[in-house]
Amino acid sequence: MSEPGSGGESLLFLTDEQLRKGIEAMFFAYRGFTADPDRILDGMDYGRAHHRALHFIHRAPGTTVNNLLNILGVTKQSLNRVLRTLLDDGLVESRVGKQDKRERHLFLTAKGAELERTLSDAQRARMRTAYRAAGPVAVQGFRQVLEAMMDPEMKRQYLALKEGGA
Amino acid sequence: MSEPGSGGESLLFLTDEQLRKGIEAMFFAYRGFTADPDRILDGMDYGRAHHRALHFIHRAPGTTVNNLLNILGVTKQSLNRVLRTLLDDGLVESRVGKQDKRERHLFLTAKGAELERTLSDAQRARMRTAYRAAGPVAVQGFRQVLEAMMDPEMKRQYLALKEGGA
DNA sequence: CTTGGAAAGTCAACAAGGCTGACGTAACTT
DNA sequence: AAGTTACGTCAGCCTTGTTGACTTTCCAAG
Repeated sequence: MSEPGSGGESLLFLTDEQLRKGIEAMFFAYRGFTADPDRILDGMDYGRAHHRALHFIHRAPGTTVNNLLNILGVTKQSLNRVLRTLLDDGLVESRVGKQDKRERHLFLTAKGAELERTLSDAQRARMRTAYRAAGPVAVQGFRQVLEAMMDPEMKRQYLALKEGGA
Repeated sequence: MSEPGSGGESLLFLTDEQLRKGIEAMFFAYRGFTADPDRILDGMDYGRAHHRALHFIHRAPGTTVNNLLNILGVTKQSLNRVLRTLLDDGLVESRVGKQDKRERHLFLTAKGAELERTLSDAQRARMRTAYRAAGPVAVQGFRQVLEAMMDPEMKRQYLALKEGGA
């Protein structure tokens, strides 16, 4: 039985108790993760769904509606409701595709980019504080565990975004 | 300007780009985190809110409604709707407090404990796979960053639970 | 012992953001 | 010419969150 400190790998970090703590940490941390943007959006006519759309359009300018649908993991009807308001309010611009005229390519307007920046600044500020407090080694572990937690398809999406932005 | 590899602490892990990757990792990982219980609950008459209630009642048997309210961070009306169905369906039992008879202490019934176990088994299985893949050092970092990401009040709740269960 | 306030429960109404199903149009593909 | 894909939209539904108002019960302080 692998004894802790005996030189072999201790498996004590895989006990149900440790796993439960990890689960609860995810629950409480995710609340903090979304708290700042939520606070900013509260009072505007937008919500978390608008934030997500803005984020990924910012990340992948010119993305198609279908692509965004896959990334966000919602139905087109659900996305459409959100996208509709962003388009009407002039935060997002939709351009007909040049190769394929069925596709719509999405871009942030100056106004949209401004709101995106406000939201992501707030979210990054918390992230930065947490990163700084935990240190670079912890951050690497953080990312490793999160990646291992994703569904394969989600991980594919995540890595595709990472490459594009690197 | 702190040069990477110059012996001092590199701060490259605090760049906006690194922070953005962390943000996206949280987004995609949380989807994976909730996917398995959601799948199980889909088709039953319960949802994620029921899962959360079951989890924390299991964790802290005899907890009061008010306490649960604080942990979950929702209004009593919202919790009541969920709790109502769990009580009616005999998954949760509510006992009048002995000291303070205004309080209701919540417990899982055998049936409730069974569903809770089914759900948490699924969630732990994914967690265990992720932990094993990333290794103990990564897991420690994972937990450190998550704790640093919580609001102070949430962190208090989280730590209180941890102590109780340790 | 009365009174103030806390804990709990409930009713009603509403909003955000998911979902399904159905349908229409334009444009690409075979 | 027919089939498929991308997008938009109408209609309706569900879950889970919110506020506000009101009641009952009961503890604790005056």
